[in-house]
Amino acid sequence: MYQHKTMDPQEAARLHEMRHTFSHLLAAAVQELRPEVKLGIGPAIDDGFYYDFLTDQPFSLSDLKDIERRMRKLAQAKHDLAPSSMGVAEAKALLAQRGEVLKVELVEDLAAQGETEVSFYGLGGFLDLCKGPHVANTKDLPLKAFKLDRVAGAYWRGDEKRPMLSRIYGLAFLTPEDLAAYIEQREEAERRDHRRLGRDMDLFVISPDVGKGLPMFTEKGTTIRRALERFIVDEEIKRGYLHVQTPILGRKHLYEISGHWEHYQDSMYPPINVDGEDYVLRPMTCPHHFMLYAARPRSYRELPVRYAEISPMYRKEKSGELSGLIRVMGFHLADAHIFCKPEDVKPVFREVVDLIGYVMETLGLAERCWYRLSLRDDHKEKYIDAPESWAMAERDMRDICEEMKLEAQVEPGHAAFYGPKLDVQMATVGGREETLFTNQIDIALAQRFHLEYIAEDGSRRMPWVVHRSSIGCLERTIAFLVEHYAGALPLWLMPVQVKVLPITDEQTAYAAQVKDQLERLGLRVELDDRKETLNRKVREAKMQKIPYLCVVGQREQQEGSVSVTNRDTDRKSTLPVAQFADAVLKEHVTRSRQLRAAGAA
RNA sequence: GCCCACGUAGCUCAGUAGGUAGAGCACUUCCUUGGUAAGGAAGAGGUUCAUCGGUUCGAUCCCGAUCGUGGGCUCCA
Repeated sequence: MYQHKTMDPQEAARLHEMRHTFSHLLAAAVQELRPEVKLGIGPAIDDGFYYDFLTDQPFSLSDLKDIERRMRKLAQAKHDLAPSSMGVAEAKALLAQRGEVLKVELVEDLAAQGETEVSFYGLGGFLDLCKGPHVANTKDLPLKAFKLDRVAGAYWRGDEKRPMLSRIYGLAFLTPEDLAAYIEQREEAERRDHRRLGRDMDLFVISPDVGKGLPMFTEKGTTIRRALERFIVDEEIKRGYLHVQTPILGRKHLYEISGHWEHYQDSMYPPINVDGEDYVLRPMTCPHHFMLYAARPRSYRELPVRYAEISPMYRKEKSGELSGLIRVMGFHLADAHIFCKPEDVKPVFREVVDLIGYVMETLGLAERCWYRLSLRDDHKEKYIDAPESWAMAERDMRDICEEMKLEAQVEPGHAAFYGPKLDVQMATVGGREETLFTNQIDIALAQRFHLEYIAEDGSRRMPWVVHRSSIGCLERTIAFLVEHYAGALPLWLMPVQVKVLPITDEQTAYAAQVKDQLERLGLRVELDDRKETLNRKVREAKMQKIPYLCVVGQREQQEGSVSVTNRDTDRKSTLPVAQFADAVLKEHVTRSRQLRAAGAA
């Protein structure tokens, strides 16, 4: 979403202070207007600030105007942001006397961390527990560069078991121009949103009658999907993967063995009972692949075994979490499980990282993605209890990141219950971070399924398992591609690659022949022989982001040529049909991201 | 699931201080045979304003519930 101009650290710090002060100003205004409201927390964020309030009557959008007016009035009174500090006991007493129950809790936590003194900032009659820093005086706030933005509910301390607070978000920048630019950028992002483009480009449909979170692909969307599937399946086979097919239902028992039933049940559909046996829609493919592996004895000679599948799977989501193609309940993951000797796990994982690197490069997403190393956190109960294996797997992953020079963000608390993950992250146009691909070292499941192989010395040993997705889940990957390219996908992914536009119906037959010639090569071509003006046909084709437009009139027909317009450069050139066909075909099969077949830059 | 907002023709949106709905684009028909981003004219299109209840002489507009969508929170591929 909003990309900061490169800002020198001083300026960035000043902006941060301002935003933080704005959040105090917001809280002060709110408490003047509604004294019964209690304070949560109010930090600066990427595009401004927010403040959380405890109240029986959550704020609504219509409240923002009054609050904003009060903020401006308060700021114009030129209050100093006066710091002070006091002992923990005194602070608690003061806050308790003001009824600030949430702030009391914060002080107690600080005390538990060993703090003996806490700091406050005043703003007129308003006083807030806060470590600062702030601008010196409210007159230093750029009142024309801020705006209250929206309201939302947010659980106290991010815990859904605790009360829901009412959060007010505000935007704040150094200058009014920055604010306007940000708002403009947000509108531009809306135009790139895959949900909007998906409809405009006729890629997918979500029908309430089919069910929310259950997208359907049109023929055009399916074409994109098929291109991705063919690409990844071919690539995986080249790299030694064995493509298999397993069912989307499985006995509940299977997931009890794997531990998913215990650890992951909230995300699974309730069992379907058939003749007294419980079946579940699979949320993951691992147990199925494990059973394939376990179906016969395995020798160390055949390891690593790499089972891959484009797996349909179903995960139950809370309704508020669904979003277009990015968060759905039914999706298709390019999944694989690699069974290897424990001592081979590093080379195997390196090979996985190499594959996803290649995929990102091919899709043109490499610049937009970053790695996240997802480890355990202190809430150990979420994870399989095997401290030594965890330590080993986490160390292996760190080593690999280092060796392969991946600058991964380390994030405790995001690991799978059975092992650490190396995720590839990307941001939607709306600025929300999502996982595109995920790869895991599994320290637990092989044991639960009693997987083994026979080693050189004849002993039975347990393999390690690497879970990985090469091109992620197709729904989400398509959404990111559409947003990244604003609909103008690389040629090999475009549902319609070439459009032939006859100028008059004299050329319809010739145009059909051109179309045929291109289609015989496996290209996706449409003929627009409607009785419309050329201008109109060109306009519509441009809006559909068709990579190449072939205009054919009398001249082209006579010389057996096409007059081609390049989507990306908007340049035109006239060339023999065969020559154009060869050039496009080459770009298609090489999955080129540049259109060079005609009118190259 | 929770908080806030929204739900009017295929799309983008008007509208009525409550008296049984309108525009542009798309669509259909006719005219135009046009050389690179909207040729012209006419017409049709809403079981009447997501659904179901309630208030009212009367509701698209007020209230409630449900469903769906969007933005947050939590969760997550």
